[in-house]
Amino acid sequence: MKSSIHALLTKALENLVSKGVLESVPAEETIQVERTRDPSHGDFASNCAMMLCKSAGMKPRDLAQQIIDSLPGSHLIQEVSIAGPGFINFRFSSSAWHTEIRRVLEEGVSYGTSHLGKGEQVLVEFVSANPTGPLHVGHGRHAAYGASLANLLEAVGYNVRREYYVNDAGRQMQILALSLWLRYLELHDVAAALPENAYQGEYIIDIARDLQAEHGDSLVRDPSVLPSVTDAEDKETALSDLIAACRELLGEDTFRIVQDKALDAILSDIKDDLSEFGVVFDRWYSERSLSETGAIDRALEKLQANNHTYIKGGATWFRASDLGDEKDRVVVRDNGQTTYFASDIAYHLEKRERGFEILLDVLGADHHGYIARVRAGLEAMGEPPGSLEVKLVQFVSLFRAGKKEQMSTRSGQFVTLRQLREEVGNDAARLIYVMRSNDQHLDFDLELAKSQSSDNPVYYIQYAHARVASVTRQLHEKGYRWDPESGLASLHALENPHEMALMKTVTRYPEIVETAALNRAPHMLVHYLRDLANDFHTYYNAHQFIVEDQALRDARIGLIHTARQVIANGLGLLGVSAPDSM
RNA sequence: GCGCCUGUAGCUCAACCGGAUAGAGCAACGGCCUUCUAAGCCGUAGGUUGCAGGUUCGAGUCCUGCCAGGCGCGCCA
Repeated sequence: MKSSIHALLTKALENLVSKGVLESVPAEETIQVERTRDPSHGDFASNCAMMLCKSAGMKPRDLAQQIIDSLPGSHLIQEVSIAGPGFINFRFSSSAWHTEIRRVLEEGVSYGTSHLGKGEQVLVEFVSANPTGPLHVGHGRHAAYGASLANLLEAVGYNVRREYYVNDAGRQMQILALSLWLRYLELHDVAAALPENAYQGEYIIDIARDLQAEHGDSLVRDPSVLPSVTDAEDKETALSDLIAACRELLGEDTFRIVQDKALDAILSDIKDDLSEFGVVFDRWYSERSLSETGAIDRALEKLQANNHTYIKGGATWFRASDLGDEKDRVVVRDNGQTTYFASDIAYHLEKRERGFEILLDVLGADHHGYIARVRAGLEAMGEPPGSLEVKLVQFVSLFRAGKKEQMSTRSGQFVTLRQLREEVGNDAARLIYVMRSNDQHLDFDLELAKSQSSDNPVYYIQYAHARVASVTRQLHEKGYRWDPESGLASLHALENPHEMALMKTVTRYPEIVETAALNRAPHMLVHYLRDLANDFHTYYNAHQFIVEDQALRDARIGLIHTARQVIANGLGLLGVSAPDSM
């Protein structure tokens, strides 16, 4: 609908150029068309006369008049007028709305999709939580946001892949392995203190039981030779010493067995969790594989070849400060080991090598410092820095009965995503997670999410969908049958304000999907669906749909079917179900 | 100290690339069930968009400086 106005305006401006009134047709972005906020201003408005008046050397209202005079005729438009400082207001004819309503019914589940993205390849990387424990409620927001965003991008014609970067290398994994082994010793009544900075979570005991079932007591060693962490001043160093001693005691192969056991158990738990949450990934990308495939070496070679590295203190540094980062970064430590950062830029290089044009990372707000350095890394390796786009997701605060819950993975005191899902349900969780802008802190209220009332937007929207389904059932019980063609032919009968409002809101859907996708803002879709549900509920209360008059009845049922369709499509993009009864 | 994010109604938040009279929900108050699900609808009330300047036809939105809150600044991952 909006695009047809856009096309008409472009035509008008071209006409003015050929008449010599304007010098050239302006860039597409400067021709703005918006839905009006106030119905008295018509349906759509453009500010282009005000934008162009200066270069044309005319008063805005005069230019607006010229533009209007140059508009090609269209059956869509009922009225065009100039308002305020120079807005051009368009009012659609009712047949324009009816045509769009027909489209909704014809296109069904694909209504709202478009080819805006032109098949451009996008890699959305999200969640990517360390596989050191179950996902907690914060990860849930990342999952819901990333999945909805990926769906939106796909809907507007991007070629989207979803990826989870698995941090299966490095120190955290070793701490995890150590924690598991110590828990395993506990099961065999071998006394060994679990350091406070190791992983304390109960879930590790469960994994230890599995380990015990698979290996019996064959992994038991005498821990008395191990150094103590508790008495140490520097607990992190002491923990590293303990890990080193443990590896020596067990041997590398056995230590690896323990580590892989922990990784496999936790990763498969994460996969199940996300899949139950309706969040699926095309690929689980192993950090470890980066060194195995030589991706890290390739990245380092590119940095060196482009003269972006230097040696200092035995380590290899990346000259990131030359490319917008605040300081230089180590890529190879003095002990020869590559850093996490080296893996990271290697991973992003590898994404580019696979042909992705947009690398869209969904990260926690605490990772903002890392954007500049990865971007610098891409640039140094000869990739466009703008190909990396990062969306930061702010923290989630969980409230239970007005009390804020504290979360910490290492201490093991946190509410897991699974617990949350079991308590409030997947639908409520998915929707509440994305109803706020990603760069806004989210207060997740468990009582609200569970409440079956209007303060809960999940039920409000789903209820609208269920009501339409219920009307359809009632229709059949009363012996009627809905004839879509008759309904479409009778749309002119729908002229009361509630019907016009609903029609206009329903047909706004494609525009919403587009702006939500381009702004990476699923919350816009949530707000829209709430508005749509509101228009439907209002209509429902004001008018009877199942009436004697067949033409009117078919038209009304047709209209509410479009509302149902759009709600189902929208909720589908958000990973929320659209039930037929509640 | 430097950097990123946030500040809008009593509370939680919207406001599409700078547009016309800043909008919803909750909470408060008052109405609507003999009629397709009241998990709903309608109405009333609620604002100097943190503060001070600036840019322009027009600023919650952009720029500068303050104030307040969150987060980040490792040869950790």
